[in-house]
Amino acid sequence: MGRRATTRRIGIADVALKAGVSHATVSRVMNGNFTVDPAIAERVRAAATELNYQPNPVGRSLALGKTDTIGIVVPDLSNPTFQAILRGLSMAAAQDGYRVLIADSSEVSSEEAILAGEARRRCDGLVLCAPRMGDAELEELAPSLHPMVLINRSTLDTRAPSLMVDYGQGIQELAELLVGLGHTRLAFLAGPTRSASNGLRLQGLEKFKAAHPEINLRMLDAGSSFEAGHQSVDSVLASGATGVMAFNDLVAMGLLSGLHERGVRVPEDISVTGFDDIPFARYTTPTLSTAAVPINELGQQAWHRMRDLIRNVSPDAGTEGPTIFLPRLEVRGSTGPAKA
Amino acid sequence: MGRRATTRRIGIADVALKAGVSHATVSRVMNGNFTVDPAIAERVRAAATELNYQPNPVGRSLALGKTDTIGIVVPDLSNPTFQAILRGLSMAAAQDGYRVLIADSSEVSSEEAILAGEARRRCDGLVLCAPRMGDAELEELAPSLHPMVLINRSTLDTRAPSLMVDYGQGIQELAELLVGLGHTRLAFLAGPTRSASNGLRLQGLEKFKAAHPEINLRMLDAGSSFEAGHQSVDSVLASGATGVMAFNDLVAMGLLSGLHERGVRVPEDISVTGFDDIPFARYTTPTLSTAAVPINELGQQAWHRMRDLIRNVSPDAGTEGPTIFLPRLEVRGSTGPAKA
DNA sequence: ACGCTCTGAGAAAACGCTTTCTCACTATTC
DNA sequence: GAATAGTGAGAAAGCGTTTTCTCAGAGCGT
Repeated sequence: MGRRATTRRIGIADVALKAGVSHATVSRVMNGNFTVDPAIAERVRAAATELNYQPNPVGRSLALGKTDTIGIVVPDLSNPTFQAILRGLSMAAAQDGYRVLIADSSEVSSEEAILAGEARRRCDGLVLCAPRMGDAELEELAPSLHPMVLINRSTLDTRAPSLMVDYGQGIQELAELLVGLGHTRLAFLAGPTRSASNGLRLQGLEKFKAAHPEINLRMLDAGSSFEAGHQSVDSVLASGATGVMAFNDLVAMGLLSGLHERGVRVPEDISVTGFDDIPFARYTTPTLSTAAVPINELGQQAWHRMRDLIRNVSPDAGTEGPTIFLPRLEVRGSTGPAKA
Repeated sequence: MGRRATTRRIGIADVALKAGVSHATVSRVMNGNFTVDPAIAERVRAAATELNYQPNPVGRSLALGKTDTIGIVVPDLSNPTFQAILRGLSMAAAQDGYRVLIADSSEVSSEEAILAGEARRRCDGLVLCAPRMGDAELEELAPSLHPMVLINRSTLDTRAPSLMVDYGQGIQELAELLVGLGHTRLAFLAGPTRSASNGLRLQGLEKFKAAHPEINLRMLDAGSSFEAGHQSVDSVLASGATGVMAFNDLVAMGLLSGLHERGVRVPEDISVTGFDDIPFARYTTPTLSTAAVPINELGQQAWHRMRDLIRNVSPDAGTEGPTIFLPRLEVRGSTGPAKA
């Protein structure tokens, strides 16, 4: 049992021995239980500091039934959006003394369930970030993951708060922006098929089409990366569109770069929009018009929901349904009037 | 003791009961101990799957004395460099079944020691990433953190592997590049004072100065962010330099953006270099010449060192001193010949 | 048929902590 | 001065595993 007898770490027993009291009393002192004689408490504290005693968190976790850790499952840690969510979550959780454990599914949706379950068991709760798994699987998994907070997905399990960005609304506003500038031939560079947020964008664009039958809107497959945008230059030019909405900022930046290489001027010849408003968006040339997702707030909110879940055994009702975050239009230099 | 009687999770005892065997036997079966009768093993496995039993990792950790988790302390998770290291570390560790716990010190160097200690206690090892604390403090802390891997710092504790990037060499190569292009008036946009890597760059530049007394090199304070670069435009222009080396890619991009706003052409009027080769560097306009730090490899290496540390009680000597990573020059569009 | 080894599984200890239970002792009260 | 309440701290029982210890019973040789 246990590890072999390396230089054993200092434990509660050592402190107890040194202070001439029992384990229990040491524990009481360490946890600020005031039913201890001040003199003895002082003796214990002295012994503790002298031995530089630090309680073993694993032992504590087992006894307390909590780990002060939450897990997050992301599809791809190299994606700036998930990095930002992770950061917001981590900072907010740290404020309350919680740490974050990472699980990256590398976009392999079949791994997500195992990964999520494993992470959940190690932690007090789980943030499931834009899971790629199917609805059925998510529905089946959800109950076993509680407490869980979902990002960009929802479930019938009413206990699981859901934070969603209204990509449909955002993309419509971008389309309207372009139409307002006089563009009549638009194109959308679609993201990964498995991405639920891509689906929301497509739904939004369907509404847009219905409202603007006069506008020509082409759907082009791209992806979610720089490279995807860069490689889409040909299909964009071939489409004859003068207003192009990219799946996200990365794709838009790739496109910007590709267009620049071809000598196509932005926004004079073609207007380009992104989505997300990643930090770099305001520093491209031209600066990128985009729909800003309040991503830091998202991570922070995720923690606050999680905290409520962990603290209240019975959640204080009132927050029914998913919380919707509305993207905010950020009009910059990459969009301009259509050519006369 | 323990948590209150919520719907108690399924434990080893339940499986044992259902299979009509003892805890011990269930444990043996779950851990592939072959001293169990195949028939009984099968019965146990059946019970386990039927109850959907999953061992509690906290209990396991306590018994085994390991958590299958490593910690990483970073000064600022919003920095792309640290994000990339985190990612490389996380991916590599995941391959071996380890997870990563995050601790962000928010650049508050006084918090680092506590944060590091706390993280270390929860994990089987710690990666200390570019710590901002002083040398003395680091030296004092190091032994208590073992097993630990250091990034961009080193310590006298020979047990702690150290992965370092030779920023001094990299910045010299960039300076040489500019000199080779005919630039004689250079400027360096310095990073945060506390940053050790900034110090290494300054040392490299001192060597450069010694080797090239004919070159005029100005040091300008900037910082490590976009904004820092953006705000340095005035001082750069005032310096009269035609070749500017930024502390890192972010600063360079900020500068690029600011110069563009001023109508200064890059590289015709001024050449700009970055450092790091973050993913965005190849997509700026013009594309950014920089010194590429093999950042993914760094995270991965950090894990491999950690793994060796965790596995071998006595490290297989041979890897003496820090591992040095040499930046690789990435010449792109932001550097060009000095004006005639 | 007796004793021997060997196999397999249960009992129990250990991991390091928290918390309940229990009780000795002191301080109060009539 | 004895019964009562109150206080503080030790003993011990958990938390959920793994692993050692132990022993019943099977198989084998003589």
